[in-house]
Amino acid sequence: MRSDARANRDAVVAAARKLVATDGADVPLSAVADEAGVGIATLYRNFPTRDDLIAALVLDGRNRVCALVEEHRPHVVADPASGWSPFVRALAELRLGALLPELAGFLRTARRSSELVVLREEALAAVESVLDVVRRAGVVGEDVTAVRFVVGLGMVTRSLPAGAPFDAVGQHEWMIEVYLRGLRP
Amino acid sequence: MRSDARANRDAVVAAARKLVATDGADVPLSAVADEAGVGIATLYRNFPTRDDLIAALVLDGRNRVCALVEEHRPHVVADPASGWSPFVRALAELRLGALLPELAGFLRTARRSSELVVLREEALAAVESVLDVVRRAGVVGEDVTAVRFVVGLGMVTRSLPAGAPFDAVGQHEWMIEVYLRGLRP
Amino acid sequence: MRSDARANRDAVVAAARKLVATDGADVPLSAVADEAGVGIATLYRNFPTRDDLIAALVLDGRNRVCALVEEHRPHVVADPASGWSPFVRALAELRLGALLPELAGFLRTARRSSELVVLREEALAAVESVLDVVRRAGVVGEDVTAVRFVVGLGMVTRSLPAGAPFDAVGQHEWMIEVYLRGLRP
Amino acid sequence: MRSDARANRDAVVAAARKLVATDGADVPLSAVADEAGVGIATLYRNFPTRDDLIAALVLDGRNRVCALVEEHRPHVVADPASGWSPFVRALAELRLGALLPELAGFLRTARRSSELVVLREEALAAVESVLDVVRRAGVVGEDVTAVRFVVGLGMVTRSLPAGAPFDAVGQHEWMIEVYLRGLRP
DNA sequence: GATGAATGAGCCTTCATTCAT
DNA sequence: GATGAATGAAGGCTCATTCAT
Repeated sequence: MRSDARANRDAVVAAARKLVATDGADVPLSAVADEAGVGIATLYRNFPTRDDLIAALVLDGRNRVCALVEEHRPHVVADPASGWSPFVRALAELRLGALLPELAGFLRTARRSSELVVLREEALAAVESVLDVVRRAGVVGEDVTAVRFVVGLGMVTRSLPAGAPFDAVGQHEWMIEVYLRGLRP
Repeated sequence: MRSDARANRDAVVAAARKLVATDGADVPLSAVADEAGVGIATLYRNFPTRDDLIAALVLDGRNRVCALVEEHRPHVVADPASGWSPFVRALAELRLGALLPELAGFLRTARRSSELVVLREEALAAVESVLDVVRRAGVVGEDVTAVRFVVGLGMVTRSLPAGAPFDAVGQHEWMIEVYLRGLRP
Repeated sequence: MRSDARANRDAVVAAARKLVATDGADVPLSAVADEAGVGIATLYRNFPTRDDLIAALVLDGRNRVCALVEEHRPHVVADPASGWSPFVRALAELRLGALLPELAGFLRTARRSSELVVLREEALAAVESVLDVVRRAGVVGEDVTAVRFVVGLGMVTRSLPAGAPFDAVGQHEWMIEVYLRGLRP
Repeated sequence: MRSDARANRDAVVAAARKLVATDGADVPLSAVADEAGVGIATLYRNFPTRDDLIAALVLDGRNRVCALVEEHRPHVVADPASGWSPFVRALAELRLGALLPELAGFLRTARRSSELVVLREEALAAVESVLDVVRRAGVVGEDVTAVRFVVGLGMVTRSLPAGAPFDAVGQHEWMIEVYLRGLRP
């Protein structure tokens, strides 16, 4: 049954990632359980508190960020000017913005803090390894630190309300263009 | 007692503006009432629904935006390059970002819709009257429409979680710099 | 200004009679004030408690009952068999049923009790003066006391819910027919 | 725990039946939960809206009415004159009157409407199967339809206010006598 | 006297979390 | 391990009643 449990856990994380990205981080946990197709108690068995679930999303995010870095870094090293933009766009696709408001919530609570700080540092270090290249190459300014860059990307990709009286998709794409331009020296 | 009522109403709006900016638009109305120093029923007398209160904030926002335009437009006309940046910074100070998620919510609900659309158009027209100048002067790109600009500014100034593990104030200021650079042609 | 005050008071009673008959006795007092076209505080000045207002309705009811008795009693005396039915129908028109649930509420509270008991006795005595005639004439049974008759009429005329899935008006008329038949010896 | 849940649900229905009969259908749901000995959220789990709870009472009423018909119909068929009265008295014991005002409320709201209409029709059909016999036998008049009879019985058994200044129990019994007499041809 | 605003208490409803099967 | 039910706390909203003008 170990594999079943694992599958349930993954289903919950996937459901949470989806719903948090679309509905915001204050989505009811029962909705997450429903989306995952498991009982609410199963969710709680795997993630005793809401923070634990968010922490899993953060870990998930770290892994995806690191994977993207591994994938794109060679191209950035080979040609910083042309490799940078695809990397940023791929990072933006992760829609990490929704996690921003949550990140603070339990970085104040001591229990999970140390663990998350490690994940955070790992993701930031990976991003920094790319930033280092583009900064040197003059593709972005010296003021662009890893923290600023990642948090800024989060702000730019935070979900806009559904049904807003403007083109939300176009807005996000435009903002990424503006953001890329603004990062230049 | 008419003046008292007006004072109370203003206190509620002020409290709402403050709490919505910091805690988001889903702040408990009881918290708003407490912050304003009035009973919950007084808040409800003035604003029968949450939408009515948000609508008041939107109106308040429109007025502030228009006032800023009136104040800054002469300088922008006189010298677009040097007048543009202070205008954007002043606009950013209004912290209208928190209203973004709410705006959509009831622009779909018919009742208040028409009224709010008017306010929205007025504010956008005012901003457009400044954008027109700076676009012509080549201070910003041709792609910078009033809607994109204002929504983008909202995204950039949306409140970051209190207690986040990074310098939130510095981040906002840095983002505005980046935004200003990114808007250039 | 004495006449103005009197007019206001009467308007409140009239509004209360109307709304209590249609919406039930738990109608919001603010709705009564609105219907009467006066401020809520004016209502409270005239009727410090809800009980006081209901008591006024009871008094109003007593007066109408007594008036009806005065009007119909001669005909009943002249011809019990033909005079009885119009009297009952006229009484039913008063729609006193809605007051039934309220009557108990403050006949338990001591303050107004004695006053209302007097009104009650007066109305019952008036009705009894008619019942006496029809009982003697064999138009109704010996078991028909004034209390039973009046309370029963209240039950029969208590308002049925608006929008019910049956003909409410017809039901009331039919019930009065049935009631009249059932009262016979 | 399935059986526990069923027991709780039944306890809620029983509590609602009791309190609705005595206090009216606008009884606080928290009072129902207390009477049932469960938390308020348990009530809401079983009956997401007040209408759902009332609908359960209606179903319960239908079942009881049908059961009474099954029980009494043979006797009525065997001897209409002597079987009719016990049937009506048993029906009166159900105290369905309190549900009358509620029935209308959500027979207008579409969602539950069709379901309830079916229950209503079933109960009316059952009663009609008895009425048919007694009408034919001349025990009641031709004007006595199932709807009129049932609604009338509801009016006659609607709860009188507790603490009223008259013998409520005796009044109900007397009214049933009068009602029975009035139904005769 | 009349008015409308202010207030708090109470009910409705949702949701995070715990428990029993 | 998984499940769904139970729970209380919290927020939304209404209404009876009081108060200041």
